[in-house]
Amino acid sequence: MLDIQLLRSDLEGVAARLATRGFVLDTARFHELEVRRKAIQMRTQELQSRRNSASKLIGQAKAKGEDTTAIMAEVALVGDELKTTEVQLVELQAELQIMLEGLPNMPHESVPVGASEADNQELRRVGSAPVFDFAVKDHVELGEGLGGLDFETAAKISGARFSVLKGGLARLHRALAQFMLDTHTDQHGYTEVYVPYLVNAASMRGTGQLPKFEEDLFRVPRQMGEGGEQNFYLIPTAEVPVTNMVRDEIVPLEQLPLKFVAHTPCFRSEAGSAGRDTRGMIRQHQFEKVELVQMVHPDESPAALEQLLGHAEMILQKLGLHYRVVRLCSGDIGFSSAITYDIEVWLPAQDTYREISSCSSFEAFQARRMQARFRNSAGKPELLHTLNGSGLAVGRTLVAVLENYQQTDGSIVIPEVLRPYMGGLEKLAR
RNA sequence: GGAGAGGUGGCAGAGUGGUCGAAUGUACCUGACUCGAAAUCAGGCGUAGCGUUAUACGCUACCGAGGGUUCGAAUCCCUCCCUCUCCGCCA
Repeated sequence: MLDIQLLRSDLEGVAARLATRGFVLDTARFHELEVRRKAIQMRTQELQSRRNSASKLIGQAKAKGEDTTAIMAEVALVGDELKTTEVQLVELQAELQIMLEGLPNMPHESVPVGASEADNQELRRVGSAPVFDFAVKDHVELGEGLGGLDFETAAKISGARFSVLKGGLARLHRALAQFMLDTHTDQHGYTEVYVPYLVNAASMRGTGQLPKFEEDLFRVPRQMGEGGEQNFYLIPTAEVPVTNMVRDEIVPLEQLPLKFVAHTPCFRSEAGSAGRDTRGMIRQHQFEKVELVQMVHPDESPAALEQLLGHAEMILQKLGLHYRVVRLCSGDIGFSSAITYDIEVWLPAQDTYREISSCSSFEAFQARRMQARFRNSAGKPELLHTLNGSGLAVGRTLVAVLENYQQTDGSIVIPEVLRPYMGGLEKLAR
């Protein structure tokens, strides 16, 4: 959520910056709502003030046993008008809130202006693509050849966009997640957390999935007591439960930065992706991810983003996978993000780079929605900055390992760093 | 699932329908004392919104959430959520 003060003081400036990401801010409507809000709020507060002082007088008069009928008649009139203005004020503020919650974050100054993916900037390539002297297979062919990847059974159990892993492949998948967690906790200073996979609407609102992107989520309805209805949502990323740990909290300054890592399943409806990436494990309704989350002092967030990106890259380096880092342009960054770097891993069978991690700084955008604060050196509560990034998407990393470490006979050499997690096994073969 | 007890400032914890944004303690800040500190004493110290650009002033709202009664609600009524204790069931 953007700071409403900023919209009031520099509406055109905000509109211009949002325009770089292709968002049209209805400045006329905002202005009109604000004018009405201001008038009605002032009137309401004036009436409340009169009612309060009158009520106080009534109390004093009654204590002395005096007659109060005159003053009570007067305050009744105030009450009548108050009833209408209070309702109007609540409605106006709700309208403003809805509008405000629908506004995306402003891209950071460093973000290149662009319309789409095509305008993203490649920052660097790290490592080199493996060279094969035979026709490469994709991960589906490799996985099925090993008898460890089964989409038909997954389709029977659930439907499209699910997978079943078996045997060595299932273990390799687990090994990847363990390796990532251990690296981030032992070497990068993150605290591992285990969190709920079902969250409430307030949490989804806090990180920005709601109210705008409900169609991307799996909703789990539940009936509470009489008439009380509260949905759960399956998390689309660990970012949601982990970041919301600090919702409505005031973190002591000396505890910053907070650095958490969580390994969770992620659930996405992929409502807008019909027909995209239908083959293989690239785009699933359910996948595993190791997620890095940081809550930091505002002054520290640019440096923290660079570090977090480095932590994610380290996993690929240790696995010996070739990748590139891309700086997303203003037209391609996510709704809540101020800056985003994508890490794209080399997939030889597709002869291209595919996103395997997305590292973002949200600045105070999520913190403002969540009222996630810290106590600054002056002792006053101030909004935190939040960041997160995949470190990494486990399913896609499995795909990358299969395709990059494949041998002529369809077997897979296991990267050295994973072997301790595989009981010392060096190769996956049928 | 059954029975009971609770939810109030950073934390702990009082609170009679009116003078309660809320006692008290603690934490924190300032000052006095001290070479300095501790202890002690005095004062200050919630969040948000509006007027208003403002660490100053005024007003408003906020005592789990929402609704109701009332001139007036932390306090009374209703609904919901959450926490704790005991019993039952369960991994």
